[in-house]
Amino acid sequence: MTLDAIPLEETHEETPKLGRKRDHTRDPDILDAALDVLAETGYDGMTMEMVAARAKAGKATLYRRWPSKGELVIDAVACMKRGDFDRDHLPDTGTLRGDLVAMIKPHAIEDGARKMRIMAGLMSMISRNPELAEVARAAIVEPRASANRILLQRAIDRGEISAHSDIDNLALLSQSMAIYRVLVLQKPVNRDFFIQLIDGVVLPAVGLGRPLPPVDGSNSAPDT
Amino acid sequence: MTLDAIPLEETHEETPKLGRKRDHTRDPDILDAALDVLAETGYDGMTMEMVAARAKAGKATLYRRWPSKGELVIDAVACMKRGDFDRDHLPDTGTLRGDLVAMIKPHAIEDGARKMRIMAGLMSMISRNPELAEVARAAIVEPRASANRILLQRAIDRGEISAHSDIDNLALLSQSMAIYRVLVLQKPVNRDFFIQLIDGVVLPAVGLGRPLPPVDGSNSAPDT
DNA sequence: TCTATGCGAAACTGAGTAGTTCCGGATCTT
DNA sequence: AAGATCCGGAACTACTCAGTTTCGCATAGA
Repeated sequence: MTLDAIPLEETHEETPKLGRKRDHTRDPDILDAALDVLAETGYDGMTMEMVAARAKAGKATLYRRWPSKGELVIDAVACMKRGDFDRDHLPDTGTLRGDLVAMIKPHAIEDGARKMRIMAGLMSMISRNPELAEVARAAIVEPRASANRILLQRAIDRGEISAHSDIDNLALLSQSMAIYRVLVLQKPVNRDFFIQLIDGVVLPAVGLGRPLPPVDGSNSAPDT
Repeated sequence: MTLDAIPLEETHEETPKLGRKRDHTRDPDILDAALDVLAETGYDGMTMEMVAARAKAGKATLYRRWPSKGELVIDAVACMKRGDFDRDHLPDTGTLRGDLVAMIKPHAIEDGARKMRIMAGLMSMISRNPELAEVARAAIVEPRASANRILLQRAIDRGEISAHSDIDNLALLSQSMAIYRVLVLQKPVNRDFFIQLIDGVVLPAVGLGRPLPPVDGSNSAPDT
């Protein structure tokens, strides 16, 4: 390989005239495989061979489509299926608590757990790759956060909670604490955890919840 | 390696007979260098040569003292100087808000930011190395969390807040949201952020500072 | 059927790094 | 000063992995 010139092909190639056309049918499988490996081993632990093996593809196929490992990961995160809740499919039960609880579906929890593992795998990269950071934010954290913001805003609009509630922080609360719990504390994030968060923190913070002053007699919790 | 806490005084063999005795004088420098590199590049990006260079030591010196990169990191995190607040040096201002605000010192913020960067660098490792996870929890997370728990419990004891407050989650709230903010959102975690968290979420959740109409930033004084 | 084309598999290259070894010099003890 | 020991630096080994190339096969259009 001493010479690098002499490109012998090169008429222009925009004509899929014969043979199978370039269809990129396998892309979704490869991207999904990349996300799986990412969740399991983290960015640095992930190798192109792992991704290829899991997608039952060849390494060459990966490089035909993406110029580098970094690009593949960015694409995988960016194309991640935005799960759960679009603006139009949010629960609307009439009460804030009803809406928040309705967001806790088994599928949503499971999906969220995978996203958190992916996020963990991206962590060290995110802090030094702005593009990846932006993509991860848009794909993983923003959908849920904005859903919560909408739910809270509705509660304000219908007069259920104070108009001065700290919506921005409250919308991020459950996600923040869930990530912290699963990544740092390594405890399970399940339905009970979210319910506890709603009833023990979010609703009280917004003027709805439990922690009533002990002077109240009606709520006779059998003391501590 | 023994993950038993605090190997301060070592019981290593008593043979300081001749020449310079094995003093391990450089250990703190090396461990601190390791933490710096960890915070900057993450576990996988960190190389033994970086650590050696920053500590102005030789790679051989590192391997004389620690058998592997993994052990060095675990030791570095375990020996991390527990900063800020011991049980005996907690603020005690008489009000929950006063105590919480008193926890926000410039030094504490700066120290916390470094710890978060270290935590980010450990993330992907933590999820598959239980020993590291335990050490990181004990060194980075637990001190602050237990300080918050104590402050909240005091407020309960003096009748300032409801005895049914969700202390466990509230104690983790500011940390969770700070980590999320700095690692995921990549926004600055400063004094204003913590104040907003206290006045906008924690105190309301506990029945104190209701969200006040005027948005004047000086204070949202809890009651009175 | 024939032929162009994309694909999976595997071999290969090159770079970077964990971990080792060796040596000259610095430092402490006697 | 002499002797023992540790240290920093540099060279070295062994291995892993990103990225490339090659090749035979499968498929789709003609």
